[in-house]
Amino acid sequence: MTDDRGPAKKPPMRDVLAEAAFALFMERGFERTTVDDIVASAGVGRRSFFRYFPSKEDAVFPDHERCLADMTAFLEAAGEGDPVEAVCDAARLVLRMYAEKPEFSVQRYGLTREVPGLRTYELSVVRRYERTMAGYLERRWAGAPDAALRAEVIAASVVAAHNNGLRSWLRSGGRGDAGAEVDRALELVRAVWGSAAERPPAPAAEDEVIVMIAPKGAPMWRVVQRVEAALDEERGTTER
Amino acid sequence: MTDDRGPAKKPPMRDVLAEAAFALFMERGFERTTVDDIVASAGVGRRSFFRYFPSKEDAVFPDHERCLADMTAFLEAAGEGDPVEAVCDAARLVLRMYAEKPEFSVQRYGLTREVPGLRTYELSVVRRYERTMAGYLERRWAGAPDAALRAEVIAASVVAAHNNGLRSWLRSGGRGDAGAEVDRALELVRAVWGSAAERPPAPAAEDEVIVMIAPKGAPMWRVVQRVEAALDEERGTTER
DNA sequence: TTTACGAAGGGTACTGGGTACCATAGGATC
DNA sequence: GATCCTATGGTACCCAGTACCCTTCGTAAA
Repeated sequence: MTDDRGPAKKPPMRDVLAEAAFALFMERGFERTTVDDIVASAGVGRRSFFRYFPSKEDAVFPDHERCLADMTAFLEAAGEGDPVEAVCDAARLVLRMYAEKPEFSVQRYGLTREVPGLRTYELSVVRRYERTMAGYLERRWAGAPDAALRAEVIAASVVAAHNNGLRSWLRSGGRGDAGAEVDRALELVRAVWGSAAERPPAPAAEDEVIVMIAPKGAPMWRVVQRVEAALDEERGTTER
Repeated sequence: MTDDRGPAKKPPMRDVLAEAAFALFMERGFERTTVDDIVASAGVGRRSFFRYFPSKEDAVFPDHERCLADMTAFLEAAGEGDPVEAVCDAARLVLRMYAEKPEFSVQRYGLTREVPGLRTYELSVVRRYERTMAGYLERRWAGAPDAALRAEVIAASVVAAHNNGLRSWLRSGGRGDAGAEVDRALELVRAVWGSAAERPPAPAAEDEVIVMIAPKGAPMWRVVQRVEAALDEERGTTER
């Protein structure tokens, strides 16, 4: 057989290791696969594995480190818009990483559901995303009362909503529209926490008021949705 | 010297181990203390340690398992009130556990800040609280649209707010009022997510409305506070 | 009193992740 | 060709966690 791809550029060892590891994990389970098995399968030395992955768990999530760096860069470059929108967009960066490799993500989801150690590891990764978002929000609100509290609560909400949408998509076998699922989930957070104050206010609008009417007894989150809708409509009206 | 306490009832081995472990952790650090050190200090066999603590990390948080059981029982016994209030009260159960031993909690906080492994372990514990709360909320809202999503987001918010207040208290050296700190933090969550619908509505109030006036451009969370205040006032008025 | 039994603790050997330290090879640079 | 630097390999070790079996002791039944 001939190799028509020219001089075969060998793929980076990190990828080789991650693939070998994942194949073995799917075949005989995470815990019943030793690092020695992995390096034997990849044909490299044991020492090399730990050069590329600080722990066995890391080999299951080979892209998170890069994604976390992406998110940090994204938020550092974020402009003056609504900070809550920015962190929602940041969450979508993570989603995109999952959505890029649907079958891999779905298989890995099955793995993490079974292995407590992987669940814990994933928690620690998710926590770093959350801290990154909370740090951004806190910087944006620096000086405001309760900035840290609001930042942490909103970051936690965004992460929870994102994960809800993501898991829903993963459970469906990665067949639906991941983005739509997550957008729907994030909508709830944006409706409640999205800050109208961050939109450029109409000039000299300090004393303008809106009037909102809502059925008494409605859940608060529906009231909030109406408030936001009213604010949007009002904006549109005054700008028209 | 005489022992005037009568027949000295030896304290349970679990407590002996936890105390010996914590003393050593504070003295030379978590990672530089081996399980062999602990059992030698406690004067028992190595095997006994793992009978009482599934891992070395567990010895640092000896009360979480009991507290988690308490929370589960508390939520199972919770009545028909506002579910969000119930999970806020559930969070206060956790706080109470910390507040019962201030100096221990503060010292342990220093430990967990330093040791990544302990941070990760704590994350996994916190996650179990969060899952317990989310499960309760979802059951209470069974059948409602987006029940799971709202349950997860609100549980995450409550946990984040609780942790914010708790950490603030821990950083102060455990000297202030932990309950007040956490109440203040939870107030933000309750203002946004507390469901007016769960309060017994005025009879035949289906089509009643409230009118709310707020400065346009105000942050959404302030708007929400006003909405809730308006609802409270309206209730008081109609009942008077 | 003796025997049976079950709970609490102990001991030993092993697995396997993770680290420290050193050795080696290959390519680039001077 | 000598000198680095980087990528990789190898060996030995530490220690958490597990499997398996043993001892002890108090209690209850015989």
